[in-house]
Parts: sequence; structure tokens; C-alpha cells
Amino acid sequence: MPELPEVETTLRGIAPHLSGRRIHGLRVRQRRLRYPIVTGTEAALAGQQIQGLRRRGKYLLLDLERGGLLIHLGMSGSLRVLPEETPAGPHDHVDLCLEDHRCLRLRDPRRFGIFLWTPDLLDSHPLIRHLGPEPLGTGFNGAYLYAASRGRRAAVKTFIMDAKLVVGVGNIYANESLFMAGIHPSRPCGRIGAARYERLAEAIRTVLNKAIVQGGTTLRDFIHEDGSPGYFARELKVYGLAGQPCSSCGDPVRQRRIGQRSSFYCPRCQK
DNA sequence: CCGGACGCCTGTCGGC
DNA sequence: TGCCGACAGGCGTCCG
Repeated sequence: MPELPEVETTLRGIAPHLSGRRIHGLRVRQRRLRYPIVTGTEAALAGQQIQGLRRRGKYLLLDLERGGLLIHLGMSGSLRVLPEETPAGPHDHVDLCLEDHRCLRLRDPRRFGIFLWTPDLLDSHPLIRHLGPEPLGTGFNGAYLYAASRGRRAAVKTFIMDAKLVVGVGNIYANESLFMAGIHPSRPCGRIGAARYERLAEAIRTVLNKAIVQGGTTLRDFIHEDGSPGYFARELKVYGLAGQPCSSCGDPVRQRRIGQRSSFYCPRCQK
């Protein structure tokens, strides 16, 4: 999916079009997403003003007058801002229509995404409450990773992809961060020292920030609110590059499965 | 508590 | 050419 940089890019793209605007209505073409869009969501949203937009991990949060809207892009979701009469494609499941005759349109072929209104505070929602710290915020550093990993045996790649530990790091950026830090993805997380965790925390921040600057990574489905792609795919060092020479040493990049996810690494540069 | 496997969906690609 | 399995950016849930 959309990992943190793609969600952040989406937030920056849509926020100017939505912030302070009033919701005119909701058009739902497909209710069956990760969680069904319950009947009554339309009525709950109609007429509400969007007070502000935020990102928490890979979730987009729209604060409303009553409660809030929680949006997740799953594996294949994207959001566009369009004139509301723009014909919808086969996977355009939801339009959040505004009073200016434009709409926020959710496209999500695989339907792992979430579009959920809650009358309560967004931060206390069960999907949000237990999330770990933001990797680009305070409270995330090498000492935190080191302390949290003591006594655990999971592969470090699985470890940093756990949203209860730190949010926003998905499969692409986990692979890229571990390459930048020179750490083998299958190394048990509890057997990595404090100094290497400092390198890893720094690598995660650097990779995510660079990806945001490039507007995220477009592999297949992800596009910006205006339909344009992100360009970080050009800067990937290992993800999707099995058999290609490592940009650092020239040895072929290797691919294997770790925790049911494809993993890419250089066996010579990552120990 | 932890770690691993599974399922939710559709589209695409490689092999036979 | 067609079919079939594997795989794809996530993550909640279940089980041992």
C-alpha cells in the first residue's frame, strides 16, 4: 500500500481542497471494504464541516463537527479530488461530495481500505489508540528500538513493520531502511545492539523523508490527488530488484520471504 | 505476551 | 492461446 510517505503525500494533496469545507453528501457504490460502510454513514456526514485533516501512521483522519472520518488506503487505495460529475470507474467505491461540486473519490481495487465514520474522538478509536509512535516525530529513536526489542526473537524486518512498535513502515520502506542501515532483515531483533539501532532509526527517518519529497512510490495503483504518480521508485535500492547488482558492492540483490512478505537485501552489505 | 499463519479482494504475470 | 497458481504497497484475528 500506500505506506507513510504515500499517505502523507495524499494528505498534503487533499487537505487544501477539504479543510474548512462542508460535506454536501456521500455517494457509496460499494459498501464492502475492509469494514462495511454502514447505512447511515451518508446521513451522519451530510452537512458537516471538515474542521481539519491529519495523518496517524497510515490512517487519514478527518476531524468533523461530530466525530470524525477514518480513511485507510489498504494495499491499493488512492484518493482524488475531482468535479463531482466525473464518471466513475469500476473501483471508484466512494465519493465524499463537497458544496463546491467537487468530491473526494476513493478508488481501491482490492478493497482492503477503510472508510469509517465514528461519532467519537478519532484518537480513541480502537484502530488508532494502540498505534506506536510516529517515526518522524519525537519519541522514536535508536534507544526506543533497542529497549523495545530486548528479549524478542522476531526478525528485525517483521519487528519494524509492527504498527504497535512504530507506525508507517511497510514492506517497501522496511527493506530500504534495513539496506541503508546495513542490517540483514532476518536478524533476530533482540540480538542487535544499541549503536546499530541508532543507525536503523536514522535510516528509517531518512528513507521516509526522501520518499515524501519524491511524492511517494508509485508501483501500480498509487497516485496523487491530481492523478500524478510519485517518483521514489527511481530511488529504490533493493525493493523489487532481485538479481540486480547492489548499488554499493555490485553483488546481486537477493529475495526471500520473511514473515510472509517478500524481502530484498544485499547479503554482502547487510549483516 | 509473542510469533506465525490466515483471510480479506482483484489484477497481473510467469510457467506450462 | 488459455488456464492456474503465485504474488502484490496492509493488517486484524486466531491459534499454539
